[in-house]
Amino acid sequence: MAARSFLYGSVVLTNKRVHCSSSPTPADPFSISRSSSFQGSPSMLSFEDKGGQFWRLFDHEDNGDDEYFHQPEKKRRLTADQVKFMEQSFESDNKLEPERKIQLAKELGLQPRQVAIWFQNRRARSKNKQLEKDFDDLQESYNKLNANYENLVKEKEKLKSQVDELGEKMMIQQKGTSDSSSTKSLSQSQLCQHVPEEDVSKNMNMGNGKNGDFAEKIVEFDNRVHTSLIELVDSSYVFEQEQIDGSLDEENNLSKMFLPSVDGYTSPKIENGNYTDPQSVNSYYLGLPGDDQAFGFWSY
DNA sequence: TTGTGTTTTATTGCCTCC
DNA sequence: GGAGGCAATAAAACACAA
Repeated sequence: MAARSFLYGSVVLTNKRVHCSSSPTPADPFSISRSSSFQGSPSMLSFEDKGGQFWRLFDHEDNGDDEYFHQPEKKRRLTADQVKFMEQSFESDNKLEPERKIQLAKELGLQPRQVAIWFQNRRARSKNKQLEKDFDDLQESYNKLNANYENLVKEKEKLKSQVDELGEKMMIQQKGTSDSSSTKSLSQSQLCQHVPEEDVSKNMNMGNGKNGDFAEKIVEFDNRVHTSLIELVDSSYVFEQEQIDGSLDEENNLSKMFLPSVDGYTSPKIENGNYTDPQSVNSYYLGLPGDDQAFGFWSY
């Protein structure tokens, strides 16, 4: 079985295979050469190199000097210059080709394996930082979206109260007219199903001038609600799509198709800033079907 | 000075690729 | 099956407050 041994101080670590990043050859005095049968404790030899900062690993057999055998050697950090040099190299390419690794090792007075390890750790750090950045970006996007959603809910409540107010006014007005005429009462479904304007007028007119006036008011009111909703959605939601970067395109497209559900209501469908289903807009805003609380006053 | 948290260097085991 | 990459981890080096 091939063995891979690395050590610091007198610690011997023998692995199941050689994991040197460069092929150990006699031509490379810095490479690790180890026979598969080697089980002893090799030593690590420190030597002076540009200020005595660097050290090499040698086999005990190769070294043959017991003075270094079992001599504890502490782990040392790379110098600022070495780190700077490797940082520059990492910037140009974060992967390390064997030739480049050997070249770097020679220039820095390090083992090729040390260079390889540094690049490996550097890639891990880089990946972690990228993950942190991605997380922050996602969180920021979420916060923006959430704030926008909260604003929409508030706007919706505001509009809803306006509708209530207008509805009460209309009810009072209708009561005043129904006392003196035989006005047909309107069901909630008639008012809220967003019946096409001509149909509403047709249904309500019935040859009676007062009913016709009321029908016009209903249509006018309906249009106002519709317009308000469109303005609201256009200004506070579609606008935001332009501010979000392209990384969330898929999510944004989904959001364009379906607005966030407000209080459980189904959102209207939007495409290219237009509603693909006007009925859904009305139903969404009017809270139908089954939103008795919001428009209970319509039944009378 | 010392305890503690963080960063850096290195090892280990597993995986993929050729 | 060897070479090399990566995740997880160990451990030394370092920073810093008390």
